[in-house]
Amino acid sequence: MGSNAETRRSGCPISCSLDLLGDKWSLLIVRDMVMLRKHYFKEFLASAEGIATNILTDRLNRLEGGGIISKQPDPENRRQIVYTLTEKGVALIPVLVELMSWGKIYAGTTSVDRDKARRMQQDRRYKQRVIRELTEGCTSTPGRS
Amino acid sequence: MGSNAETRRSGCPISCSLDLLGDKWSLLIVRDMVMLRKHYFKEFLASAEGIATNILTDRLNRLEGGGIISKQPDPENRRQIVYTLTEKGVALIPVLVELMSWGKIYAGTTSVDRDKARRMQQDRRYKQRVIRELTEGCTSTPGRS
DNA sequence: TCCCACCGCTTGCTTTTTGCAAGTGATGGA
DNA sequence: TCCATCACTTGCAAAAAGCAAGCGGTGGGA
Repeated sequence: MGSNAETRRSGCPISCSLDLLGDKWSLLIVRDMVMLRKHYFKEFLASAEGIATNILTDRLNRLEGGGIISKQPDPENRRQIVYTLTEKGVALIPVLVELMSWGKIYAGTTSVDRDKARRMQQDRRYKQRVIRELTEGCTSTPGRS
Repeated sequence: MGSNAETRRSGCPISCSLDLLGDKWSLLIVRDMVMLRKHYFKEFLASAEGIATNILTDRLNRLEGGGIISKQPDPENRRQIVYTLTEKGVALIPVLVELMSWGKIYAGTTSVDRDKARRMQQDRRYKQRVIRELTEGCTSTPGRS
């Protein structure tokens, strides 16, 4: 299950983005890091969607190869590895926010806060605040889980 | 290659969005409709990335099943089918714009307009204008190719 | 009317990826 | 030393992607 040479299908920026992120798992890992402040293999593994270990390993390597995350040995516990977002990864936050916003309105089962989501969809300031806060949270040093 | 029952992996809006759109082709089809004003099977087929006919059929059905596009027989030429975006599909434009913006800066080969893209990334008004114009272009009646 | 090009789509097949379960070597604490 | 836990591998079956060829229906031209 190699994380091999990423061949670009075209020069289109959207296509290039999807070459890196166009699957069901990569952006969920980024979501875990951004929204849930996860940094460890076992934490990603414990997410509700239930990723398999081999897929997780592959995606983490791919994301690292694509410069979106970086992996370092945990200074506090050398048994585990800390995964953190790079600048390139933090820059994905607006994509995540738009996907979340769209999903809340159009792809959700829980129609509870659909109206709230729709309002937020139109309220650019609110969305910008969300993006700013998340970004700040990701560029500062991470707290332990 | 059935476009069968879409099982949701979790209730997370991002996960729900990716259940529908998390692959290498779906969003490219939406891009073709939004950015390049494509409406026909053969037009999608002709895109630079080179999608196969069976995959295209599957994705079009899946997108229709997900309420993102609708297909009708072309009133002007009953041999072909017109694919158009629904409101739900048009609402994906901000996602596309963010993916494009990110891709231009971080995933591109052509570093030509990377600075311009980075400026645009910060300039929320410009991005909003792009989104507005694209959205208006998609909600009005489509011109012929 | 007959023929033919073109439309979206299907089929058959191989290759690649995913998903699942079990196992592995390294590490650190008791 | 023993043992739990860490990230990660491996083996195998199922699903999806990719490729090439073919198919039925339509409309236009002769």
